[in-house]
Amino acid sequence: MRETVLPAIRRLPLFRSMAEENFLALTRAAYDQTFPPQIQLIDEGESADFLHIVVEGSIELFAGWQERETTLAVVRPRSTFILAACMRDAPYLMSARTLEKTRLILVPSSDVRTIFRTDGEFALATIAELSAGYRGMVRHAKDLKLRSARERLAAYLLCQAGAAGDRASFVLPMEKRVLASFLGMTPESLSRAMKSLQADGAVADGQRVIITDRPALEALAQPSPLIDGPDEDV
Amino acid sequence: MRETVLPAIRRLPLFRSMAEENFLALTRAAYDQTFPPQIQLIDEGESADFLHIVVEGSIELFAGWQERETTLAVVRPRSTFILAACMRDAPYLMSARTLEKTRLILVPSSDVRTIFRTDGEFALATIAELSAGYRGMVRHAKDLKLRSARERLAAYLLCQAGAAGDRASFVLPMEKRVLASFLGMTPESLSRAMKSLQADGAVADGQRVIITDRPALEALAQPSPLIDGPDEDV
DNA sequence: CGAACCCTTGACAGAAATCAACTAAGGTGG
DNA sequence: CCACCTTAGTTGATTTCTGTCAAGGGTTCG
Repeated sequence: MRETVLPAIRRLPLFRSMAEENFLALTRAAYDQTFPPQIQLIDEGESADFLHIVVEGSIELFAGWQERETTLAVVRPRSTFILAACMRDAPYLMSARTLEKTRLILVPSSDVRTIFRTDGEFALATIAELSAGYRGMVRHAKDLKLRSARERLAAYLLCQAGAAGDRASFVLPMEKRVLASFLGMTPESLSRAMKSLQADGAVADGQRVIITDRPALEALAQPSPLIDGPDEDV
Repeated sequence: MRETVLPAIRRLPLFRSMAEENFLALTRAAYDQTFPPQIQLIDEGESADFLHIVVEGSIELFAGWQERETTLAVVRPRSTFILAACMRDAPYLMSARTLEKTRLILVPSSDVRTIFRTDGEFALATIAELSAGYRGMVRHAKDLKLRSARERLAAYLLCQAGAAGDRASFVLPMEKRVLASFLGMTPESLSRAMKSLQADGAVADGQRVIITDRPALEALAQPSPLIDGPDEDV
């Protein structure tokens, strides 16, 4: 595995406080791989063999049932995914595929479980990471159950504007069909919702979004820290 | 705090492996309180002062936005809730109220955080509990996004039948309006969905549900371990 | 006995999905 | 370099699902 990313990994909340020797043991056994776009890395239901760390690119976590499919999350550098399945040694509840060319570090689950038994700091960091993940999923469920499709989109746009440094203009970080699935609607509905938001202070031109009337958009989305974050990844 | 429940608490997955002295320290500082029905114990947004353990009764975890409200979970003995907020020392994302007369053990969050730093076994148990909670919420989101209201109800009924020892007849463990909210629909929609399931192998008479045609109900619900459990609380 | 409250039912409205067609952009291969 | 093909996105027409509003029946509890 290429050494150059190790310091960056080391700085992640999950690994930053663990003992050096344990970190080395973990990464020694790890794989560093780069995948092309649209590669399915994980099938839901399989057993969790590796903890995944996204170094470059982006990963879609999704799930299927019958003929339907939905996106549960999009993971970007540098963070981990499927930590919970890894810790429980349980089947994945979500599938994963690359959205673009993506570089991953794969740490064998058994090593992770071994080390978190001996390294208290790592265990604490794991608790923090899992808590954040849990709370993120609670937020997602609240968003879905409390807001309409338009309201979810409006809130999402405000979130993204915030993440882009509160600029009025930004570029959507994923394809619209993926965003639609994440927001719990069809691509057609997203398209129409986006258009209808012109009356509420947001316009889209391709991937670029411009917030033309923030107060109006906020009036619709009613953003709340208890639904929309801030993402509190330590 | 009454001593009689201590052994039962001690046997919970979260506390079962920790050192005796730490368990005693935790419970020494804890409160044992019984609340009447329909008491709001927690307001979302408040800071997490206590880890809650349900000893008797049941607790509804819910969240509001604008004028709307939704139930995220119902907690029954003997398990804990709001562990994630407690661990992160972050604001609750959900409110909590008693559904019936309910007895709780309240452990000060600061004590929990102190002890999980010194007791590795407790930290491991916390990881297991948080992972289970995270996975439960992923399941809830999948249920909401992949299934229609009727399908969710059908799957829920099969789940409950399973929990009741795969008997064809069982009693709903909560009021229908709470169930409706948990399943992400209005009471009216639940009422209609329940009625319509007569054609798919389930009838309700008050709180009692009878599964008259399990294969038909399964054909509709398509139960999957990746959405419907089993609950894997260690 | 009356007053809430839960649940149900009916009529209706609104939201979102579906089906289908069409445009535009990007990539491929001749 | 251009024709072609694939795919993302949009738009329109329509259906389906679910929520809303309103009213009534049945219980429970004071």
